[in-house]
Amino acid sequence: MSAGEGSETAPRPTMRDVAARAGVSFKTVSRVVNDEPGVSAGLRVRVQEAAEQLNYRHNLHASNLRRSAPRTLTVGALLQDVGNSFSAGLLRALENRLRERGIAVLAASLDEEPDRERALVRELVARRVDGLVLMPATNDQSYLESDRRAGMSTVFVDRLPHGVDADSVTVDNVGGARQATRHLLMRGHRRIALLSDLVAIETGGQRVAGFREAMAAAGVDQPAELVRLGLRSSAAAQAALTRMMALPDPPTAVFSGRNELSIGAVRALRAAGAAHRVALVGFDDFPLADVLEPALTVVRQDVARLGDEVARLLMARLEGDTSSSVHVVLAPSLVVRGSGEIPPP
Amino acid sequence: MSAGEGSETAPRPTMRDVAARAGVSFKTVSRVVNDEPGVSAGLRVRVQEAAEQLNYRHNLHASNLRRSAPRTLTVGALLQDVGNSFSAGLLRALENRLRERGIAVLAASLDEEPDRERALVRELVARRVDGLVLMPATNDQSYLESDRRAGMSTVFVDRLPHGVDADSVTVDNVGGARQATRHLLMRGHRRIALLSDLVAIETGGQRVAGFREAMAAAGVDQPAELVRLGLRSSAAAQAALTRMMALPDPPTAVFSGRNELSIGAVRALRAAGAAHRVALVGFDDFPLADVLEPALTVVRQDVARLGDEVARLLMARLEGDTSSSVHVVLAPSLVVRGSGEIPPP
DNA sequence: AAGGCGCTCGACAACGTTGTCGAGGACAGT
DNA sequence: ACTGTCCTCGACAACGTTGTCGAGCGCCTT
Repeated sequence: MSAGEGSETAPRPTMRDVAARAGVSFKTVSRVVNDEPGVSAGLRVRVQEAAEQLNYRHNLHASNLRRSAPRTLTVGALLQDVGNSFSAGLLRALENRLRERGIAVLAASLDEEPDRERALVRELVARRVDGLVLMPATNDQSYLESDRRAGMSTVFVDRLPHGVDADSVTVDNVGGARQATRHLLMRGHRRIALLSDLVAIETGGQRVAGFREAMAAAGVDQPAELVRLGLRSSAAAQAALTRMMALPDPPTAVFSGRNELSIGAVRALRAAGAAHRVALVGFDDFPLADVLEPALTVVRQDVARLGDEVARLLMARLEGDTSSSVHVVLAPSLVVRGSGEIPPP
Repeated sequence: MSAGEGSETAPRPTMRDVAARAGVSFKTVSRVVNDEPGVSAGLRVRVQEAAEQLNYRHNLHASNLRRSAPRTLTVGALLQDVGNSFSAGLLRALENRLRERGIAVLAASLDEEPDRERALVRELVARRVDGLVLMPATNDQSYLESDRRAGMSTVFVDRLPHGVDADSVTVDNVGGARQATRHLLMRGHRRIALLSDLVAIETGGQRVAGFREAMAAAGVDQPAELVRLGLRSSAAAQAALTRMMALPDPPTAVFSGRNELSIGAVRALRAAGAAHRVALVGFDDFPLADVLEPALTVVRQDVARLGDEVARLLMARLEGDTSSSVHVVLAPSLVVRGSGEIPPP
């Protein structure tokens, strides 16, 4: 048996075919398929058997086209990178809740590219998704307004909506970064390196702001040589910190603003033989952070909780809740594991 | 402005509405939207403006219903757990390739549950996905036959198809496990612990087989006390290895069959203070395996490559390739990092 | 000037389904 | 026996789009 063997793609049977075989009208088949009342038990069985024999498969799209209240039972999830543990964990949490309602998820990655966000939203709208979960890459989502008015429920995650009024579930990034920084300051650190992604990315900017607030509140001013913003990858973070470690007066502690940057920082410290000498606190937890040596102290965002809240809000909207939009802010927590508690020399 | 504000969900404009505004027939709108020839430049612009003003959005489902060669431009990806780095990385690689063709991905997790596989396939078929990427949880996929005949392209990944003739991209698990085991044997280890998931899971069984082959070839026989199969989680692996470490004659090396089990093993060795004394080789790489202390030696499956191959095969089928099915087997590679090179005492 | 051709454009049916409505038969009440 | 009611079931239109076909018009050829 070969894969194509004559490309014998017989067209799929329709309700008409099932009806013909069962000797009824196709409307009766529709009733049976949708479990509607008004069909006698005998006919019902006959129709089910005919459907079974023909391998009939309901066509959700045709059904939707005709229905008075169309529901594609599909939502889109536009995250930053479904391969990254943060987005992946979030996607999984979303899936768990939505599947209970038979809702499928179209997942895609934006990679912080504004054009990609707009293009993917268009694709999702063309597929008439019932809802959209968006971790935005643009700084203005007013283009969503008309689609929202047309009935597409939208929930923002990790970042706030701009130019459009929609629900959101975010994390207190400023507070989390402040807490992490204070944690280092309290142990006596004054030369604290800051590794951040682009500050134009909302979460990145907020974390930098939290760091600076805490530093300012402690009356410590931050030399430019210990600040690197705009780091886009683990490798960039590693290189940046490696350079800082070669300074005449290297940092005694590091705060890194995103999980990949933390990994780069760990590698740099390891390479410099300073992993046990220089303190490190990262924003965002990741698998295995606890088995590193020393174990990594992090500000943890509860990804499962984030996904739960998003799913909860989205489902309420899908079910017709039209109350004012809600902005849930989750408090991250400092997970103390060792790397953040190394004292200054 | 509140989220619902009167639930003013005006129905979406259709081609008819656009046509009325542009003063043409709706068929002309269809031509413009689909970039078909036969419309004068002037009209084309007028129609585009009308569509713009009304926020017209093409309806892919209605389009598909009518088209002679329907293409939903959507494929399903049923993986084991989109939150796990293996599935997540694979999903991301798939997305990268498929997006170039404007194909969207419906992603879902099976968690090794056969019922879930069948239910999700039904949902995908109801949505008439063009293709299916399947990491199966059942041991018989003959139920797919009729849908494949009806035109749904299918590519299996990580595990072979059973009861159905379809393309697949897998990894040589037996060979990889054999190589890992030989690596430990060559360094003089004889008491090697084996941690495995359910052997009923194809990949799990193959890895156990590879391990046993290598042991048998070396003339070493494996005491039952050093074998634990059916481990479903990181915690289970940790507990199992912790118990082994308490044996009068504990293992001098460990082979773990899956990334989560390796993590459990690392924790157990760490807790027993044996991380630098007992060798460990894991099947499947994961982020940060290289910054563990000691860095983890693993059998790496190239996830990006796996995704590329799957996407390549799938796209060929989507484009009408009906040649015999193809079974690509990728060779995993041993990545030597330190943990696997610890000698026996 | 008549005929033919090519280019635009529109009328209409069809895709597979659901919503509406009415036809027909069984049965109860008078 | 007749009317009215309930229960099944089917005919038909409609959802938003694309495929087919033909009408209308301008322009070229003879």
